[in-house]
Amino acid sequence: MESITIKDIAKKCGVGVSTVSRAINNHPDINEETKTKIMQVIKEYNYIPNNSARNLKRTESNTIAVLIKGITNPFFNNILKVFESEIQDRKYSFLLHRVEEHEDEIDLAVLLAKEKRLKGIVFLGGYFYHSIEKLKQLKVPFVLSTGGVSEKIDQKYYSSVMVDDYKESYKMTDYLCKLGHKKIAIISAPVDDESIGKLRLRGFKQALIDNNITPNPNLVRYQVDDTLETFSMKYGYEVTKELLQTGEEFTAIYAISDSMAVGACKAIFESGKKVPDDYSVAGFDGLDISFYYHPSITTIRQPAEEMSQETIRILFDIIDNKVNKEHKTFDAELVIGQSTKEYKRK
Amino acid sequence: MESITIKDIAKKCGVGVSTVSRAINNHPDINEETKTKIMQVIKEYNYIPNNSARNLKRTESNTIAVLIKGITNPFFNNILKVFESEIQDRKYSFLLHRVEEHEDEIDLAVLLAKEKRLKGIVFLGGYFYHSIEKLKQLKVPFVLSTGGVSEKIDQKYYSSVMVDDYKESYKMTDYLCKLGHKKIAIISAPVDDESIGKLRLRGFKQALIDNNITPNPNLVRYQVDDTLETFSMKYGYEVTKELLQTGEEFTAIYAISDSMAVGACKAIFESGKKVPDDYSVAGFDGLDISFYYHPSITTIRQPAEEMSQETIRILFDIIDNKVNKEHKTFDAELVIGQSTKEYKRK
DNA sequence: TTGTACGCGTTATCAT
DNA sequence: ATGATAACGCGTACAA
Repeated sequence: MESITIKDIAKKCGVGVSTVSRAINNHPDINEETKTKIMQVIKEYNYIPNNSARNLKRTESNTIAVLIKGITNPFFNNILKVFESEIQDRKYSFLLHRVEEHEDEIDLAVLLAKEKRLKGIVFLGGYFYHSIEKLKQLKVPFVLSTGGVSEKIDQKYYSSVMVDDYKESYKMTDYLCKLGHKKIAIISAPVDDESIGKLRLRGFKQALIDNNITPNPNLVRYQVDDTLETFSMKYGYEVTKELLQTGEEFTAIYAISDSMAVGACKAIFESGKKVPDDYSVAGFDGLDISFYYHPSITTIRQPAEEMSQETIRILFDIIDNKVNKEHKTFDAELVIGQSTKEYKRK
Repeated sequence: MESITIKDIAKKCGVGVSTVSRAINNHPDINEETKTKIMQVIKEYNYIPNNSARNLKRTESNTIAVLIKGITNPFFNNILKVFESEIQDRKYSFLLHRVEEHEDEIDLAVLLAKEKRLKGIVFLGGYFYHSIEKLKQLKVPFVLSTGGVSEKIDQKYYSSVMVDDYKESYKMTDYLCKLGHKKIAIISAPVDDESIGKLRLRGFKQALIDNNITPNPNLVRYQVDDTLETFSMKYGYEVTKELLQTGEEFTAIYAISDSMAVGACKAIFESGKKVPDDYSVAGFDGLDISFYYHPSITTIRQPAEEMSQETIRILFDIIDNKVNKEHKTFDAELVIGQSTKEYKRK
């Protein structure tokens, strides 16, 4: 482990450590000649400063961390790209960190904030249900982006950028009703899901009621098997296969994610039926696949790009003390594909 | 920033810092009573140890880092899960770090190795073309998993787990030829791609030749527009649209990734043609979507799970000094879907 | 412009 | 079992 340190470089160059430090950090008070010489020696010996030591000493760092729960979610792909470019445009560095399924994101955030001297944090995905007390531990500016938040948490304790899952889910369901569908199945998250799954389910039910349809509990479907990743294609596939086997009648399926909608289509095709002729299928999120699937899938497109930009804008407004907390709700767009069609009584 | 430190906790508890340190790190030489008391105070004051200081002082850490280039690639989803569980099964911790598109992964690896006292590293994706000299800088055990490696690098300088992209690509092309297709288009990576794209293209050409078909340059398609992400659905879609417009005749398309195959299908459907009736379409990778797409897509399924397990096995064998370097090539499986069919002269 | 010396928060060593 | 203290590698105030 005889790693080379700043002292070694200083010795080789016949200068003091502070001079080397100045060279590394582009400090102004240094002779150009000695600087270039030092940099050359650094290259030669492949010296790499120890980040732990730097972070320990440094008082600040101009880095923004994005903490993401569910890194496998393709919905986050574009969002991350926008985050990255927006953050780098502001001359900050961008740190992506995965949050494990049952990990406490606040604990992780506090830890990282200390370790990396973070300037700000974006929480992406997941579900916030922490106590106020816990939230207060996090002294670094942060914004919740496209995730769920418990209604119990007072909005004054956090900032957020989201869509109204209840409203958008209502919108989709209402669209299906207006197409003439009366027996609409929903592929939902497991019952214990307290997050967006619950909100989307609620919007679904309310839309049915407002269209004079009594929600049929047998058409509210979800998986109990928790080895199956929620929102995945397989989840939608298995749930739909099961639904078809029950023999319960329905004319449309609304899956609360596009991936699940794709799985649902597969199950329908496998049973020898067609989309949208036999069953209409709708999704949610506006993933690329909803466009490229055949038939293209009717979905709710979240304006991911604008939302990401707004997230960063708010974060920096907080950092710059222009605002304290801010909440922004975006309207999502009903994108009508080929997977849904009018229902006509046969 | 008056963050609470180990000294503060020691003071509150009326003990020395070393005792607190022992409590935190489950050191054996400590009285259970004092330990529980200390832990209680820690909870009370929400003390969180500073990771930078810990890493600085610690001599080792039992963590494995996975450095991933192209985190948006859905092919990595399952792989990461296997990595995580395999690593945790061995009581090591798992650190996921993204490598930016044009970032040097070796530099990053050396940096992280120092900072986090890494025990081992897995490189996932990307393309290795570094100089031997550079490779030697990395003193920590590492394995290259499912990425490309320049043929110029002597195998004795690294370990790897991959499929033979040339061979598998040959396999797929040969299959299409045996179905009777003679005019086969390939959706390939941009010409400057030196990695797996090149190998897959080479296998394609050789298979044609071995089937007595002269490769038609007009049927080797790729995008020049580098804003388009290679291997993406959009890439496949745009390239196929363009191909259809040229009027060049063909009966099958082989896209060197499943995502591009999906895009190709979309373009074909949009033009009023059908898969596989008018055109056969084949992909590569064996992503979930190849199964769930309609029609399901004929593909080459890489045994991602076994490959991931093997990657970790080799890595730990190196760590435990059982081997020095090791290379393992897996056979991939031709999965025949509904997107390809026999070609019969009309 | 440059060098010396201290301290960041923690763990490891050595006493006690 | 516990406490004092050195050291990890670096940045920076201060002196030169």
